[in-house]
Amino acid sequence: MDKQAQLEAFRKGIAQFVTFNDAEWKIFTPYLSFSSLSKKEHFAVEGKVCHYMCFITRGAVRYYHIKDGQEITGYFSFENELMSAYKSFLKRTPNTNYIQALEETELVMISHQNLQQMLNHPLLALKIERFGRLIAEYYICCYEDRVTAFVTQSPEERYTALEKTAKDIFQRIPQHFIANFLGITPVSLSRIRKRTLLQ
Amino acid sequence: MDKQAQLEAFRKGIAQFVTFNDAEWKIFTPYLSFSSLSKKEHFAVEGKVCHYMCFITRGAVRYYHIKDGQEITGYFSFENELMSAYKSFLKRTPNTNYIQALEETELVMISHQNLQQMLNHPLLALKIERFGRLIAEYYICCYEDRVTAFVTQSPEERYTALEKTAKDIFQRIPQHFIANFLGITPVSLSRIRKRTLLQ
DNA sequence: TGAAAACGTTAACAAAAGATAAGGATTTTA
DNA sequence: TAAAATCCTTATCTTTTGTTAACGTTTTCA
Repeated sequence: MDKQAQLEAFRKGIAQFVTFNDAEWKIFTPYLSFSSLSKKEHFAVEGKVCHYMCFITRGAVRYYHIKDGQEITGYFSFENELMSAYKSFLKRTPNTNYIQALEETELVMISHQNLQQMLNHPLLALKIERFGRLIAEYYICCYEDRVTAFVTQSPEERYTALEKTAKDIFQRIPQHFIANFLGITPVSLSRIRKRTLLQ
Repeated sequence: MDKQAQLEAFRKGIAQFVTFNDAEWKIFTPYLSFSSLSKKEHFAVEGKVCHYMCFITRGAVRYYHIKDGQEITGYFSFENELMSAYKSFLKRTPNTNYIQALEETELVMISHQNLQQMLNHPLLALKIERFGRLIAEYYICCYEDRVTAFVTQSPEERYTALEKTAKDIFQRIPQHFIANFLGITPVSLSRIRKRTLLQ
């Protein structure tokens, strides 16, 4: 995808949070940069500060922790979604997990440094503050649902819900990653799938 | 606690997010209101839009869902913390859970309407945008940790961690609420406590 | 293209958690 | 202050999950 198309996708993707008129867009876009990840390449690794907030124009990534030498996948992001090691990016602290491309992935990026400059730019500050606020609020709502699922639902119920709301994910992501995401082991997910099929 | 003392506590409590000089504080405070909850009184109920974002100056509340007629407690907030049915407050949608006082509780509140007015107030807008952004970012970091705990840790590990970081909660909150918060049944938590004591 | 790696399923067993009920202690409240 | 409600623990039984290993299939990649 060429940069122009990526910018278009980005503009469209963030329209739910904030819209720029053409004049503002012209000021805004020079603060953006572009990058891509080949399959299995890492965007973020444990112990390093994450300097970018990204919008995925193509591809998919997984977020995972390493615990006792084992990888545990906690989340995924796909095209037209935002991606970052958010906590590390916001707090400027070493990241505690990994973000790895599951497919060939293309990104539009905002560096932390550029973000700060925009927050000091008289013509952008208010809009960027709002942008940041609305993104954060959006993610809080997602997190709220995710925590609620862990507290109120059994693994099987979480699986059934996922199968209902995002069936396609099973065609795209290896099942053992999804198992981790649901908070169970791959073996257990395999059993749940068999169980729920028979019913 | 008198209103002046509550305002002081509020000012101090939000200083981690934003600080007001005395002139700004004078403009800001008229947008605040006060309330209190007696024990067991509800601040928010399922099906109603939550109109307030609060700061707890005294007391404690629990957040719970009702599933199959049963209450499941998902979270707590204590004095010097913020409290709201965040998702409902932000999206103006009916709330999906309950918030109930566990003790006599006192609140400093910002109504959604007043918040919007401040966001349109030339002298407050930028600071309030930032306030909102930083609050949201703060909660995202909390949620990130909480989700990570569910994905990477066993119930026993979550209990041990809680016992390490917030031992006092066991003196203050009925244990079966804490069990829900950890994502397990009260019976199971009782067993875990016995198990970990013997080791 | 051929060896190696990755992946999903299944089995067997152990460990943990859920469900239900009972009992005793404490707290609430009328 | 007496009855009711709440709370924690314990026991029993059932269900689910974790662990480990094996097997066949598919995918990867040198």
